[in-house]
Amino acid sequence: MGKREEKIASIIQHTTRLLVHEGVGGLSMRRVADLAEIRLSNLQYYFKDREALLKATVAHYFEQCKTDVLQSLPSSDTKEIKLESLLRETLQKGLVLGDTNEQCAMFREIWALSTRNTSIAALVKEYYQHYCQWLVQLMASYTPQPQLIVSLLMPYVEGYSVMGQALPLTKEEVIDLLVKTVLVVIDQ
Amino acid sequence: MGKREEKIASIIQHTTRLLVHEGVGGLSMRRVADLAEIRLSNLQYYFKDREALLKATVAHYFEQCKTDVLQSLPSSDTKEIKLESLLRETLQKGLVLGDTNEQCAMFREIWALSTRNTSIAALVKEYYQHYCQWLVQLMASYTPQPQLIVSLLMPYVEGYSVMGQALPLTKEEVIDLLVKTVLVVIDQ
DNA sequence: ACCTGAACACCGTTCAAGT
DNA sequence: ACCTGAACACCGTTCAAGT
Repeated sequence: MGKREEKIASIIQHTTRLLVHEGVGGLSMRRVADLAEIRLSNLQYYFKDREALLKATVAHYFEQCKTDVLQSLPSSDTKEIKLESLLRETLQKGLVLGDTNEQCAMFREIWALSTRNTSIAALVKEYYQHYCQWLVQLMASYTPQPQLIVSLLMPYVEGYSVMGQALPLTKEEVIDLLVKTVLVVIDQ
Repeated sequence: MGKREEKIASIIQHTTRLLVHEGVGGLSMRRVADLAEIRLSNLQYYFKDREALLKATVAHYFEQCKTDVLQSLPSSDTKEIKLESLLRETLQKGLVLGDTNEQCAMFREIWALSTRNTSIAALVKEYYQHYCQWLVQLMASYTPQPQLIVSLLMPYVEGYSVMGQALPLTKEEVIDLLVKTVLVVIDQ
């Protein structure tokens, strides 16, 4: 990694940290510059304005998520696992409440940013489309219409991160309900 | 409404407008003061800081949502409607993509704020809990376990607002899937 | 109780000037 | 190509001073 790449990596790393721990409101060009130990005007040489810095940071964050997800997905010898176990494990990992989770905090910031920034909105859409494709592949050996299962579970998991704490069911009850639901829908 | 109440209403109204149309980043005490045609220091007399203004605005927004929802919910002579029609209508209204919808824009801002503000997080949780209760009541005449249906649909609708545009199904296909799923789960 | 302006440290952006 | 500091308009908060 050359000097230039190292510097950019450091900038984006500190921007991500600020976004996660302080939110968009706590992110300023000057704080990033201080953390990265460069001058404000030098930071602006690499990212011409706040928007450019945010866009690059979000893009990099989704890249990270992508490698994380692809690593954590069960490997291709999955067919030996029962569908029910696969669903249970995936939901156990995926159903997370946003109050305690750093990734949820980042996603909430990104969702808010995407409302007013078409570049970031495009990154969000692209990421979710890829995510759907990976899950469709994963489910393909269990049902002729894996898109149905994915279309059922993906929005649910995202919505759960935002309001799951207000549901009348515990997480375990939710998982039971979802697993049962998916199995029943597949059998139809 | 007395002078004081009118002033506060005007302040909160302009704050809400700024939040929806410009996001948290576009909201400043000075802009609100200008829009409400008062001095910055006068605004600070009514809301001691930005956080207090945000909290009051979010509380007021949820109150609005509450009355909107309670009005739009089918009235108590609902039992004459078929469950399938009720689900279809509710989902047709509820499944909205965040890119085009002002309410979704506001909720995204609120979700992000709630990560770092426990008062706002409490308002969010309280609102969703009420929402769940209204829906449970609505579903109670169709199934002995209305919480299951609500726990299935509520997170889904919220998640759909955030990533529905990346799903491999159209909105109509999603509604068909959900309606079918709910009916099947009820029959179990 | 209600309203004001000045002062402070902080912010993003622009720009002319350096190496 | 890379880096700098100064200047600008804007920001939230504090506070002493008014009615």
